[in-house]
Amino acid sequence: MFKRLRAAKGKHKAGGEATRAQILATALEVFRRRGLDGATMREIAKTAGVALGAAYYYFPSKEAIVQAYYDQVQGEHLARVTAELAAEKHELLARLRIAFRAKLDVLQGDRKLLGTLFRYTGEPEHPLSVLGAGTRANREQSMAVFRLAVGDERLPEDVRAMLPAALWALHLGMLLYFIYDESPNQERTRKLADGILQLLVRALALVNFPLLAPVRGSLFALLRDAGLFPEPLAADGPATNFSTNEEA
Amino acid sequence: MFKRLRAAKGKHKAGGEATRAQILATALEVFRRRGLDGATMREIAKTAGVALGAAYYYFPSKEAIVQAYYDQVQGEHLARVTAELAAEKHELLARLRIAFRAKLDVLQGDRKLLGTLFRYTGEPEHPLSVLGAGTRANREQSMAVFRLAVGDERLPEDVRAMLPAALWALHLGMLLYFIYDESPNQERTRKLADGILQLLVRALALVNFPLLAPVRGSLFALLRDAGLFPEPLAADGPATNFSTNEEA
DNA sequence: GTCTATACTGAGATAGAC
DNA sequence: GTCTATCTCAGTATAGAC
Repeated sequence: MFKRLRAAKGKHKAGGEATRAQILATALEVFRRRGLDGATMREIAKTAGVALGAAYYYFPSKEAIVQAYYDQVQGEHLARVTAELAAEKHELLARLRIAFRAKLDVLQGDRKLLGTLFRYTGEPEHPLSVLGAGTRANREQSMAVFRLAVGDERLPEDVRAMLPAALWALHLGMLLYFIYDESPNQERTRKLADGILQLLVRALALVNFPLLAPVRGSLFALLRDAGLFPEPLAADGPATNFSTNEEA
Repeated sequence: MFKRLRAAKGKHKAGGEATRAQILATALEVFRRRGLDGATMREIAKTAGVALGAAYYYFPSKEAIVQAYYDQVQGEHLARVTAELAAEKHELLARLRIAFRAKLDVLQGDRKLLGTLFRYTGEPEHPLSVLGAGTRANREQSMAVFRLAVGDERLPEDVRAMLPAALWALHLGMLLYFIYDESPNQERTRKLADGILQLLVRALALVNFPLLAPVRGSLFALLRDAGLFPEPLAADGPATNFSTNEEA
């Protein structure tokens, strides 16, 4: 707590941290003005008042800046959801709504920036692939928020185990819809999310219904075999605790 | 049928067609050797024995080549599925399996190339976005294959109407899994696909079960409101017939 | 309309000096 | 940590041959 030495990354110190923040902030500004592709590293650097090399010193690539932005979003999301959940006691549906809406609210102004999030989805090796090994920590953090929203709701163990991952996947789908949604203020996305969540909660209530039990069993077995089940049982090392970024 | 004048595009004729094909074939070869990013237009052109300008004459960008490759895959998929379905009478599950497996078989050697397919998913304006307006024709063709597989299976109208789109979406998911699947010969993907389809068919049988009726109704209403329902009712112009490419 | 040859621009990324 | 110089490569001309 000495002021805020080593506040964030561990890699850069005092002076550098400010430069980094400056570059990040400027970059977002330029991204918003010019769009992601329209923005050049040169303009970002120039606007931030540093040389091109300095920008690359802090961010190995343009997309790394976007990645840093996502980290920021992630933090904000967690903060908002935590706050809202703490404020009052809610039912499951309401809690899920909070989690989903909060994400949309955080991203509302930056739909254009969101496109990059999906750019490397099809490239497992790419460090920025949403589904890749390189973003595992981010995924875990994101799922943690949904786990928070699920809370201690009474649910069958298998359901409870995979729900955060399922919600995370669902939320990715929602973001995709969000990007394409041209309705005023993207109200359509919110409506869809509300509706889907309502259905989901209804379905969750039916989950023990005998007619569906075998289907549910098969589905879960399938997902487990496919390795789509979250880590718990997978021999992948314990889901290590991590801080905001690549400290681990 | 005059040999094959104007065989393909409408833009280029006889002689050019051969060059185009040559460039495409060579490009795929180079892609496979070097990977997508490793391959340069210059190397492709050189290997194909044409000047850089020629390559750009036929393909406005490197990704346009990949796009052409997808068109090729699409054609092959349709051909295989048509042939297999015609060969023998199958049940719904078997027909769907054929459609899904055929796609995997066609793509088996080129998983690396598949990544690009998803690169622009998050950019609605991009002409190559899988979900964008620019690839609508491709989507329709792809869905047509699944419609073929569904055939005249007895199903509620709303289900039948959205099933091809749902299958198409599901198949996209499968492709994603496929890309990440490092099991020998990607047998894991095939197993997963089989399992999911089995579940799907089972679920389809339950679709009229009274307990689920309201859920189904809500879900469909939701999708319709969200515009995720296929075109039928949408005032978007009749789903125009189209040939292999951008003739329309 | 099909293609070659060559040169240029712009931008991401890197090396190495300070 | 920061800057300047430089590299590479996609993509765009352009001018002309056939």
